[in-house]
Amino acid sequence: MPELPEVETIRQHLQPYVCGTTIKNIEILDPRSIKKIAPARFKKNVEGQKILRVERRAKFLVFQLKNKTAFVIHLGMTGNLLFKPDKYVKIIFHLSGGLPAGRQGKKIYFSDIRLFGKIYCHKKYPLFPELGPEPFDEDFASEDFYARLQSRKSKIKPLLLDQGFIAGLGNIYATESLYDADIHPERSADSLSEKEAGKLLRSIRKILVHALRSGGSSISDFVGANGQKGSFQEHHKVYNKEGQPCEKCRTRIKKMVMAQRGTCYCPKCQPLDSGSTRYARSPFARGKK
DNA sequence: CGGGCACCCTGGTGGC
DNA sequence: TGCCACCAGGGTGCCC
Repeated sequence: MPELPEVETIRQHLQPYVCGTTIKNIEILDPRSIKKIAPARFKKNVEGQKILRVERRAKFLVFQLKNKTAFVIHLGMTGNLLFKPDKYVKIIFHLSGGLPAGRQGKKIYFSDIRLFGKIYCHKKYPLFPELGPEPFDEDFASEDFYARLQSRKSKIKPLLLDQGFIAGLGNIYATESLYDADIHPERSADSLSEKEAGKLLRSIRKILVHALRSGGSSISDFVGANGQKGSFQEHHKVYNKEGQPCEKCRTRIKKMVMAQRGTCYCPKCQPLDSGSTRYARSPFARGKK
């Protein structure tokens, strides 16, 4: 469910609440949420440890512990971390200490309907060698983005979902970014011009910033850890808008399936075949009307 | 490398 | 009201 803005929203809610606390006890209501490590060993590695800080990398939340263990949570499609329980709680973290001083009995609830979420811990660094650059990394320049697009022949939409190519985008924000940049989801990555690559990166950043300011998108039941819903879903322009008029040109939004994911786009604003030499490197640029 | 698919799960919905 | 097929924002692994 959650993509970068939602995970970051949760991180910001958690950070002041859990920093400096100690994980007293972990109550495992459903062991299927603990991955890569036996639940008993997980408990042993993490219980009694102080939480130094909460970080985010791509869609992963990382709790850095005093004993150098990284306690990692990926929320999958329906995972959430809450201050108050709901009916899908799988794991309860009992915390003690921290600020304000003397406040005891803090709890964090890991809730997850579909059990696609993952919780584990390890001490191997770097933590995520397989992940691509963060969209907001200052070193991630538009020229790098263009160069990396040039080396890939896959369709742009699935490539944006590939966490090894760029980290943190999911179906909603990849879809919205391509619409904002007027790029058809099926364009091959290496068909994008340098100008289009720059526009796409700017769109990605713009959409993510906007979503962050709105506290994320609340589709179905996403809420921040504090229980507040995000509001960015009100700003979606194409995601889940099949049949509705495009805000820019009033053409009906179309929906297709790519890489097993629904993809909405405006057929006029996001042309695949321009009928010109504009997309000279695209196999669709010639021959087809 | 790229594309397609099955699979891990459960719950909400929309059609009949 | 009830049933059921279908859909869902993620990720991995396998096959060709």
